[in-house]
Amino acid sequence: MPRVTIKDVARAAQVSITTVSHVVNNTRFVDPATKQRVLTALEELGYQPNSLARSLRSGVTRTIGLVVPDASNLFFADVARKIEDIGFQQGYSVILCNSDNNPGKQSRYINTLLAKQVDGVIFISSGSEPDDLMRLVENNIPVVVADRDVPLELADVVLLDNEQAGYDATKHLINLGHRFIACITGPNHLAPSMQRFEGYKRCLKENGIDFDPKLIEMGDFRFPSGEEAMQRLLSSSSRATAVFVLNDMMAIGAMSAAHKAGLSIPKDISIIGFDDIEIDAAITPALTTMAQPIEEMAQYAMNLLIEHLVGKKHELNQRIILTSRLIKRDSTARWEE
Amino acid sequence: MPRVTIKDVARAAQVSITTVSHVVNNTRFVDPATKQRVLTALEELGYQPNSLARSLRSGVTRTIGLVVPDASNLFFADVARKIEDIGFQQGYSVILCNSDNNPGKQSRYINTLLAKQVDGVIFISSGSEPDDLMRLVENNIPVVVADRDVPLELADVVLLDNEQAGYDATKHLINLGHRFIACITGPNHLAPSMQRFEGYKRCLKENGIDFDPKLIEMGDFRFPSGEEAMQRLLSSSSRATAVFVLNDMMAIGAMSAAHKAGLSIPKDISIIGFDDIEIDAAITPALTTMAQPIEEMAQYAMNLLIEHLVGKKHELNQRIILTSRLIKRDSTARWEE
DNA sequence: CTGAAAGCGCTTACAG
DNA sequence: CTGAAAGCGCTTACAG
Repeated sequence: MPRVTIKDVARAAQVSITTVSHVVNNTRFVDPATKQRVLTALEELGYQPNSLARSLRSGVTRTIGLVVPDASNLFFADVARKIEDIGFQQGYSVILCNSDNNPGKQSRYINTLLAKQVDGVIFISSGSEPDDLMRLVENNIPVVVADRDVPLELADVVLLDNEQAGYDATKHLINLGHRFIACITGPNHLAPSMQRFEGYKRCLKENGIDFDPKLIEMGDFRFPSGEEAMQRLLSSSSRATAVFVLNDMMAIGAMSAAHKAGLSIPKDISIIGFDDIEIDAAITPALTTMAQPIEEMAQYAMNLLIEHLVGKKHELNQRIILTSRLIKRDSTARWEE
Repeated sequence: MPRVTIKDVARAAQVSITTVSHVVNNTRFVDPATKQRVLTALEELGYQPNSLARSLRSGVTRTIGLVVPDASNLFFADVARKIEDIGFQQGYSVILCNSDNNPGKQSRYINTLLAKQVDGVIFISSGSEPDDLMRLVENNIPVVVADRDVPLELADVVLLDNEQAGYDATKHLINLGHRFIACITGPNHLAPSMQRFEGYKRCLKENGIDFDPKLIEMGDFRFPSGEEAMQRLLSSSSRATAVFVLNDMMAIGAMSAAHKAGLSIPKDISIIGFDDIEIDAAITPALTTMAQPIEEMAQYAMNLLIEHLVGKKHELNQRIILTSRLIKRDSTARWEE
């Protein structure tokens, strides 16, 4: 059975398609009796407007693209979840674009979003390709960059103050009496990793602790890399009593490595993570971490985007900087020499 | 700057829009010289076809809808991830529809998918509303039901043999010497929970162990409910030595409750979960679980759907039943009285 | 080898 | 109070 169109409804209700359109959209007065006939026909035929036609005509799709680097990272999964939720409330669908940290895939997805005429996009960069963003901007598609800063003037941006958060995490460890504080970083081309790491170094310096490169290991923000980085740390000659892991997924991996090495957390070694994903509170010991305000971030990103979409004026290059906060749980403890 | 259309390209290349369309789609022979002119114009203007117009005309959107009950459940996040991945490879975009286990939201999302003329949908039910599916089927939209069975004749279905998996999990515990085996279930209106529970009961029976209702607690498949269920279990007069938790998220919550109660896993109590989400191997102790073949499930679902989309014939009501397998890790151990 | 034209299903000035 | 018609940007018979 072919789809029912506005024409079918018009025929059934004995009116023009103009009138059907107006009652469907409630966009001009229609005589109550006529309106009722149309409503009945609509109901009986089970009419469902064709968004493609509507969008083609009106230029509005009520669809936004969400580009994330890695949907298996729980942090991004949470963000995606929130964006979807807020979008739904506002009547927007979201096309999920997982770039897999792959510039080629990201680029192809941007083409798709362009072709599908999305009204806007929320963009979490997979790295260093501002070209993709430029293509969006050139096509007048508003984009809000979230989480990972990008060298582009023409987008709004909502970020965390990662440097300060890195500082605060380190400070927590220092306050607890730690002096040998290791750090497991993410890929160093990613701004969040870099900045957290900068905060770590600044904090050491301000507290008169020498920076020791032997205490630094790099991971890729995923579980296994955290485990491996921790193993390297434990088998080296360094004697860390605490480690600041730059995201929670790696922190959980690191905890696992510590356990396997027979260490007790936090008695033998303290671990602090970053993100505050839901599972942190459920594992043992519960993970101390720097919380990212995911909901707030998603909310700001969507609000900024929607302001553009409904044409409300605001500065083109608005920057919103959110702050992280320390969530003390059970994986960090006082260190007595 | 307004979007560039096929008309702009035609004008620039001095040909008809017909010809431009044909070179864009490579759909009929075009004189090499002419073709080159078009290609150049395409490039210079940065032409990007408008999918809306194309889809409206051709009736094909190369977009599928993915309806999941709860995107914050890691299992569904993984499934979504895989579907997106396979879809991308085949040239399909996916619209993420998180029903939040809310029938109203699910229903509104189905409307959206209908309006957006998706080519097909992969559907993981939030419960018991076959009406939504009927609307899809009535509009000739192929749907593949995954994970949670649904009383509908007109869809393909890819499921896990949950009953057998429940049996196998329980058998593992019995083989280890356990006789007092508790079970933390999911909502009992969900087929997977029900069926796993049936398998549990069958296994007890076949092994001459009396079913004890005091050993059963219900959760909602999320972390906190697993923790709470475990607390109830521990504070009751029952004396479980092992617990079969019907998904991993709850199992992790249950482990946390056991730890907080001062129990050591698996020495004092064994725990087996269900799903095999990525984090299972990273926590301590690593969680023994029944693995769901997520990749296989996503692959079958997409293949079935795509077969429909490209018009390949196959039975309308095809049922694919996958089997789970036991992943022994460190949260279960032999019980000596 | 190429183009003029119909038509996909809508919205929306314009007219009465 | 309502309708005829143009047009959104494409694809695709049809014709030459």
